[in-house]
Amino acid sequence: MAGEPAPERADAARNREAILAAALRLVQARGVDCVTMETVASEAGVGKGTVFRRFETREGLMAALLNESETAWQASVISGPPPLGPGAPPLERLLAFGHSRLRTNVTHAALIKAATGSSSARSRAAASFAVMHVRHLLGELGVSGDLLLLSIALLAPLDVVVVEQQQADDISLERIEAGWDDLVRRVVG
Amino acid sequence: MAGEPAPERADAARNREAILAAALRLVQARGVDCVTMETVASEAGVGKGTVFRRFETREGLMAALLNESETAWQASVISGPPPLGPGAPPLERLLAFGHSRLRTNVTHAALIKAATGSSSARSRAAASFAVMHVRHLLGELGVSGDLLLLSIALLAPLDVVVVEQQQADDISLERIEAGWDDLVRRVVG
DNA sequence: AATAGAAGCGGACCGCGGTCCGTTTAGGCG
DNA sequence: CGCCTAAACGGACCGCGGTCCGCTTCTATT
Repeated sequence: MAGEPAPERADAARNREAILAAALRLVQARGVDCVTMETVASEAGVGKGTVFRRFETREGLMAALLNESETAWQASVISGPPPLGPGAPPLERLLAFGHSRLRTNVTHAALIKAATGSSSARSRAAASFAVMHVRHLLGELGVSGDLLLLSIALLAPLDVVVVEQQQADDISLERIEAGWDDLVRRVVG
Repeated sequence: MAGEPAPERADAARNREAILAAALRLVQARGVDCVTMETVASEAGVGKGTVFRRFETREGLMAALLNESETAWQASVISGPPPLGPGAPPLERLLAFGHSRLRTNVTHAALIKAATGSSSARSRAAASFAVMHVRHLLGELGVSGDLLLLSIALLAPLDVVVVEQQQADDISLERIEAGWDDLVRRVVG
């Protein structure tokens, strides 16, 4: 093992908090795509370069912002109460998972889109939790075949941009849920 | 009817051809993401503003470039020889369609990604042909339910960025095809 | 052929994401 | 307590996508 990857200095940590707090404030105030990196920097009282060193890219910063809510959600999936968390039968959990993910995507649509702009590595990491979980549940259900591919197919209709399109066509969330449940049952068989 | 939307002037048409030709040349020469709008403009012998007036955005220009091959492909789906074109039984057509789309996505990966960067309207228009066609075939197969949602789910595993991720994990196209065939059969039932 | 006015043109200009590098500072050590 | 080095800082700088507006060119009409 390589041990700790980086000890991180105290002022650096303080600055990271300041940046995150500033970014959160600005996003809530003006909406996510009226927030520039330079604004975040000056609001946080640091230089632009500092922001980029901590978070790599704009996407990275948004992803970090998103992480706080996303982590809580993941926790409730992994160890929360049924039917989302463990304890319920797998099919029930899977359906609950889809509904929950759908609602979450709608709620955080703007931030998710800002945090998921075509870059492969980061976006895959963010999305992979959902894929992994669905795959796991499919496994528990005894589904055979390419579970990864099946998981990707299952999650696609819940994708932020897809759902937004549906809503623009006056399709209700309930109808999406119903369609998704049907899809799940077909795939599970 | 509103009649002709815009008659288009002769020099404008000439310039559009010049821009398209220049863009094609540059993309082939340097690769799609080493081509800037300014370069295209100067190579075409026009001003930058002209390029943007014709094609709106960089994405728009790339989409126009892509259109030439994409249109040919669509034609072969609509009126080409079976099993891709009409004449074969619907399930066979659907499977052929998926395989063909997968190969096309791999072949034009770079250009497709450049032409599909998060903007809703344009990208949906481009993707909608595939969705519409799959939906149509599902209808012919007598599938019931939310065919739009099912179509989106079916197409997701063929998406450029998904396939690239799979290939990075050393998964062969044949395996993707096999997984997809399986998915189709589950959904069709 | 002359004219008028719409359509097109082009390049200066702007804002933002991202990089670079000379300067500052934290904090372990003698 | 002062030093020394690696880490962190910050803002000038760059390139590109996209806009704007005063000037040019086409073409319909008579």
